[in-house]
Amino acid sequence: MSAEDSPDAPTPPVTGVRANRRAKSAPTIYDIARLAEVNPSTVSRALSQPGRINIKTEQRIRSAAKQLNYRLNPMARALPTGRTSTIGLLVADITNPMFFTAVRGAERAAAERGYTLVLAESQESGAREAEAAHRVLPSVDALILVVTRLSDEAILELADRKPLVVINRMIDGVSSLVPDVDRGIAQALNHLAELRHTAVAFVAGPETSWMSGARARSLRAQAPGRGMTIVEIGPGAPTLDGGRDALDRVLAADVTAVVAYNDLMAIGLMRAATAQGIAVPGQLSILGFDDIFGSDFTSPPLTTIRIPLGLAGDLAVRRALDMIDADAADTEYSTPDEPPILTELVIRGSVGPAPR
Amino acid sequence: MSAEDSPDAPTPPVTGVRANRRAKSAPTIYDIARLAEVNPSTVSRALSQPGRINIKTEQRIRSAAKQLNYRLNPMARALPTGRTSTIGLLVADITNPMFFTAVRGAERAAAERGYTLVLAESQESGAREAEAAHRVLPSVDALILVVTRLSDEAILELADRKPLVVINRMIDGVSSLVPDVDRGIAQALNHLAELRHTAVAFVAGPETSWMSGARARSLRAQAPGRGMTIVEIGPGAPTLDGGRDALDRVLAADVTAVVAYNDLMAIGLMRAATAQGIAVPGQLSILGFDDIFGSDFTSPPLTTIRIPLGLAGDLAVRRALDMIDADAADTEYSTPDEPPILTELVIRGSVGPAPR
DNA sequence: GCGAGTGTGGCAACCGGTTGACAATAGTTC
DNA sequence: GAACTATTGTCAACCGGTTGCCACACTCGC
Repeated sequence: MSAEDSPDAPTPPVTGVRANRRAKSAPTIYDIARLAEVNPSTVSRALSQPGRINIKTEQRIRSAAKQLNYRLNPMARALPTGRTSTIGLLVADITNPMFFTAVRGAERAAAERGYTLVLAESQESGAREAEAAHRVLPSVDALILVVTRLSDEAILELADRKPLVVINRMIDGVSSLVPDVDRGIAQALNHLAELRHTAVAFVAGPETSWMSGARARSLRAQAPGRGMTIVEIGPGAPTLDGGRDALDRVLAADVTAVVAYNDLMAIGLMRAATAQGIAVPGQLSILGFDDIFGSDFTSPPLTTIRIPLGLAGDLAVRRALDMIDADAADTEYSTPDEPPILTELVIRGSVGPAPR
Repeated sequence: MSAEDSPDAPTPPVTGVRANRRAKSAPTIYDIARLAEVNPSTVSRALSQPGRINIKTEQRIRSAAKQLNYRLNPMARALPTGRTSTIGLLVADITNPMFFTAVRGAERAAAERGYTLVLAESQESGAREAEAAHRVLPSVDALILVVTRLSDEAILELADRKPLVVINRMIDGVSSLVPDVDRGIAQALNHLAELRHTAVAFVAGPETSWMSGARARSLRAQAPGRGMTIVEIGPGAPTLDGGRDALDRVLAADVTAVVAYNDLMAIGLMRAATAQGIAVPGQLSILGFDDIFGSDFTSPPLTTIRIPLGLAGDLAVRRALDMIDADAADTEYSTPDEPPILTELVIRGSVGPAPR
């Protein structure tokens, strides 16, 4: 307490920022208890189990809490209960705009239920991602992998420890949130087919990207039925540069249209092509995935398959919270009926009729 | 539940996700202590104060820890020490690309020192921001306000409780990280002056944006000396829509050039102008601030004043960590010598000669 | 008037670390 | 060999909540 004096060091009036901050001792339930003249445990009950306590006592406690401007200490609660009211979010690359759409959805859903997001980036490295995952794991109630470069085994191991939801990757035994790949690819191919493209290249993303592989598989499966051939180019970095670097191989492949792994690559490719005097879509049609921020700024504006990642982020948090609840109630969690995550063809200007 | 649950059975293979997770009891220092045959407090010292313990004992403890795959429980440490190894990041709008540049810089600097970022969005609302700030405050070591809509008083109050760094706003008595406003405005005006613009509009951001006000003031101060007039339009939302909505008033103001509060507004305005058949930069020149992702995708590509926000995020974290250290050592924190955050004129295509 | 049932609130242990105080042991000096 | 210091490890209290268990007071039914 402050009333008691320091025996010999009279703590002189210190200037600067630090001094004020010393007044940081936040009020605790013990302070409330003293003020409301009850036992601390009663305060705890009044605040966290409404109804357990006599309504009059509860109100007395609540007003004391308000008077002291009491804030519960999350860490103190977390220690005995394990509940941290926190969800960890792991992303491979913060600067990919597709990611923040997901984060926004997740943030909203989390804040709505009083949860806070803990963020970690792995910079496209599996090792750093594993490290980050283990760093945040003890202090979160659940983990969401937005774009992961981890191996299936590593993910399963994490899922053993905490509720875990994966976006954009399908793993057996793990709650996965994946847009309908085949439908998206079908939308892409149908659009290209209508415009009479038959020779199509797929510019792949990183090898460790499950989604890139899934799209490649779906393309190979669906192209023949439409009389189309698929040339796979890659793997490459899922960035503007990665797209740009693929141009030579695209040109060498003698195709009239390109499906890029994501919008970033599509835009990189498109800009490289334009810079070389190749007309888009006159000589080369380009189609992306995601519909990221800025994809309608390009010229021509990018035709793309929109992935509703905000929805995915939102759903991921809801699932995570449900899993947390199921854990707490010691009941089985089962994936709820949810609307599927449906892709949508956004026709803009980067895909045109095949040159003849 | 299908599993037989005889108490001594060697945990039969139970189906379902929950069952596995029950094995979540993480090893503690008590487990290590038992294995290494020392007292738990010795384990604590060995792990967190290398050298305090006999080197042989320490190594025995470390290998026991490794063997058990021990992870320190951050909450348990945080409770007595107050150190959470966590920095809170508050942003007004996650979907503004300028923000994630800053986050990336912050994330890197934080991860480097073993710190984790806690993220909260306030959706451009001061009230929600205050709420979010108080929610995360107890569980972070420091707070960084990337783009804040809080009042000065609210910020000062937060700064009293925890180390706090503000980006893009100058507040007396608070560690502020602000790019050189006057220099940026000078760069903008010089560029416009060279192209013989004399009537310029400033499309302002939100009223609560300190930076918008600062730019407006600097414009008013610097324009006359260059023989220019400034019309201020706004305030408006710092978004694509906000920029679009300003078009009518820009046209009514009879100017040849526009300086927008940020790139988002600049792009929104430019697209609205183009849609109305107004040539950019033929009839109207547009200049933005930030150099966000995508600002070079537009047609014409956006001329803008680049703010190195990645650097700002990085510096903010470093400062925050230094303040935390200073607090721990009970020493005075003083702002270090840092390179100033210098803006840079990025000339692209949205500013041209004034029509005559 | 008595026992059972219910509502209320206190006691104390616990979560997993940290740390000041101190005891035990080892090492040094005279 | 005694006195003294340095090193090493132990004990126990503490951080701020949560919760099982229990005591007490009161109501109700018979």
